[in-house]
This record gives sequence, structure tokens and C-alpha cells, in this order.
Amino acid sequence: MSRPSKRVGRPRADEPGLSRERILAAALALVDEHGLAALTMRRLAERLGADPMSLYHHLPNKAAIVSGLVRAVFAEMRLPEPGAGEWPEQVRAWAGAYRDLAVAHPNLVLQIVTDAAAASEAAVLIGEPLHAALEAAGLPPAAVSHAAGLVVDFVHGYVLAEAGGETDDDSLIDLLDRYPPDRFPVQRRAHAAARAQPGAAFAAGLDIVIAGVRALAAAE
Amino acid sequence: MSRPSKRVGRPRADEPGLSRERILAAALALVDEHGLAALTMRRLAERLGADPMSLYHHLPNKAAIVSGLVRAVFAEMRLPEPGAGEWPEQVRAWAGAYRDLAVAHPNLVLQIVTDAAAASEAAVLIGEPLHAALEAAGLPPAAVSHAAGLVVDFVHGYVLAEAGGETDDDSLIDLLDRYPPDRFPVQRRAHAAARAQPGAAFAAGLDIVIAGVRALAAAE
DNA sequence: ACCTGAACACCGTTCAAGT
DNA sequence: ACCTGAACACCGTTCAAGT
Repeated sequence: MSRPSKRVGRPRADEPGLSRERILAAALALVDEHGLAALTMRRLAERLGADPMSLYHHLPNKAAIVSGLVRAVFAEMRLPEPGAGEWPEQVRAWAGAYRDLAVAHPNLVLQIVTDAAAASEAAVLIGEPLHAALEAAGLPPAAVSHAAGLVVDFVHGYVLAEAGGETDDDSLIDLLDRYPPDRFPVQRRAHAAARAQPGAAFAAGLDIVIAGVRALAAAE
Repeated sequence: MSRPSKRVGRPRADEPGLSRERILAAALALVDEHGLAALTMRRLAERLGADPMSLYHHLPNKAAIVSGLVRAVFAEMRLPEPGAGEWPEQVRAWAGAYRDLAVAHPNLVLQIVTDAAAASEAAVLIGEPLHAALEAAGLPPAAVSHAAGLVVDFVHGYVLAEAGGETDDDSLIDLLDRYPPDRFPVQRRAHAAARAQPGAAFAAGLDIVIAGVRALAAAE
């Protein structure tokens, strides 16, 4: 009943042969469907109807495949129209677009946030609209850099938690309920109230950042 | 010249026998010294002068070792004195202590930020002083939750970038210099200015958050 | 030029056997 | 009760050989 060997995908008579693009596309599909742990040279090759070793002819090693994936995903990011709306709207649009990118590939979030070489190269490519918005807010240059870092780091932390699951208010309340009711009173109040507005945390965090930037710019 | 087998560490005549604590302590030392990739059941056992399989008598599997490590590191966190100083100082102290924890174990940062089960349990245990400070700022309960999330996510994003390296202003400027000089003008201005204040990004990010919290609380 | 197979040096973990 | 050894089903990658 079991197939004798590889060629499982959809070989077609006119099999196009391997290429960097075809390999990366198959790798992205594999990771999106089954997680990063499922990305294996052997499994990837099987999907492509090829020998595992053939992949090494197009990419030097597995690490190159993973950073190729990160780069490809960053290239997908739809940058917000520059200069559309006031600067707070621009910041919200940029952060939302970056978050969408992570949400579209939850199994790759960790690499997106982590792969320093690929990610900081990408950060430059996508970062200009964010910096421009913060400059338009009236911040001096060094503060633009710091505020942009805050936005990026917040989005990173947020999407990591989001992709990891377990971090919504309900599950935090479940955790709190495992302790005596007099412990952690402030956290109980806070999360009980926040639970009434599910999904508001991202926008609320950005609102605080924007209010802080406004205050800092006004103080200049 | 090569030793015949295991017993490499420091077996001593009165070898104490394995235990969960001894295993986790050895695992933490291994990760701190050589990175998470070096944490291998076989290598860990060798350090302990035991057979790899013996470890399974004290911990169910490797994943349990890693989350045990994360929990142990969180338990090390020195929480700031509650009620010491004004609320902005309390927020800064809390964020600084959390960051210190990550800096002390850079090879474990990814797990600290990622291991949802272990980390969100720990978040509850360490989170009360942060929430109390934000409540003292005058925020309503739901906003306390959102502001705390902002602080935590910012620290997560920041320490990840810090542990990953490559993200200081100098290396960003190097990246920018690989493009024509008319590209990314705002980022060039921003990072050139920020470079003059190395290491200021963490405190500057927190300052923006604190200013935003103050503005939000005043608007209540 | 591009692809392949066998082989190497690793993994985590199961299971039956030792003391 | 606690520890062990052999074995299983995997890994990424090197290298010599095929077409």
C-alpha cells in the first residue's frame, strides 16, 4: 500500500527542475502548514520529488533556507502609503502591517523576530515610513530612532506572544485562580477589566506609545 | 590520549547521584557556556558522569528540562521593592530587573520570551509590582493590563534584539551605507544622532511609555 | 552542470535488562 | 528504586560517483 519512494508531490511530465525559488516556495508552504520543526531537508526534498542532496546545489545549507524564508516573508510586507493621514495614523498603519505579516506566517514569527542578519536588513528596507512618521511628529533625530525601536520591539514582543498562544486575559485569569484569592489583587482587577475588551491590547499599546511621542515632541 | 568514556566532569568519590536539581543546574551551566544548541541529553549526561538514559528517571524529556530552566531563571529575578519611589521609578526598576534577568542568560532569552506555558506562569509571579505601579499612576484597570502588556512586550522585543546582536546603531548605519546615499534619509538622520548616545535606547523607550501612561492617566 | 546514493556523525527516546 | 546498554527512527551534511 505504501508508495515505493519519492515523487509524491505532483511531479508532472514536464517537471521544472529545482531552483532557489521553487525550493523556498515549497519550504514556506511546509512551514506554514506543519511548523518549523517539519522543515527538514529530507522532507522538503520529498515534496519537490528530488533527492535531499540536490537541494545543496541551490542553497548552501538549511540555515540559508530559513533566512531565505524570512527575507521572502519580509518582501511580502505591504508598506503603508507614505504621508497618508496624520503621523499617528501612519504609525498605526505601519505597526498593523508589520503585525499582519507575522500573523500571516505564525510558524515563522520566531525566526522573523530572531534572525538578526536577515531581519535587520529587512528592518532597514521596511523602516523608512515608520521613521518618517515619527519625524513628522516633531521628534528630534535621536528620539526618532528610539521611538522607532520602541514600536518595533513592542510589535516583536506582541506577535511572539500572539503566535505562542496562552497569553490572552482568560488564560492569565485561569493562572491567577490557581492561587489564594488575596494574592495578585492588582493583576486580577486589571485582567478582569481587560477581558471585556478582547483584542484591544495591540491598539491600546500603540495608543500609549503615540501619547508618549506626542508628549515628548511637545516638550521639545 | 583520549579518555575511554564518560566521568569527565569531577566525579569525586562521593558522587551524589542524580536529581532534578543537579540536572537542571548542569543544564543551565551548559546553556550559559555553550548555547542552547549544546544542550543535548548525551552531553548533559556526560557532564554529570551518568548515562544519557538516566536523566529520564528525573525529568520526562528534553522539553521539560528546557522549561525547568526557564522557570529556574525566572525564580532568580530580584523584584524591586514594592512602593519604593514614585510610579515611574517603579516601572523603570521593574523593567530593568526583567532585562537584567535576560542579560544574565543571553542564550536562554529566546526560551524566556517564547515558552508560553512556563513564561506566562512566571509573568504572573513577577508581574504584580509592575501592575501596582501602573495602577498607582492613575490608570483604570483595563488600561493597567494594556500598559503592562506594552512594557512586557517592549522588554521582550528589546532583549531579543540585544541577545541576537547586530542591532545597534553602528551596524544599522553599516547596512544603510550599502544603499545609494539618497535612500532612507530619515533613518540615516535618526541613527546617526542615536549613535552619539549608545545604550540609551532602553531607557528612552521606557521614557516614552511613561510619558504616554501619564498622558492617558491625566485624560481620565 | 546538475543530480544522486551511501555513509558519517550526530540527535531524542523506547524498551528490556541489569544492580 | 535507580541506572544502564543496545537499538530505533530520525537529523544535517560530506564526498565520490553517476548522467
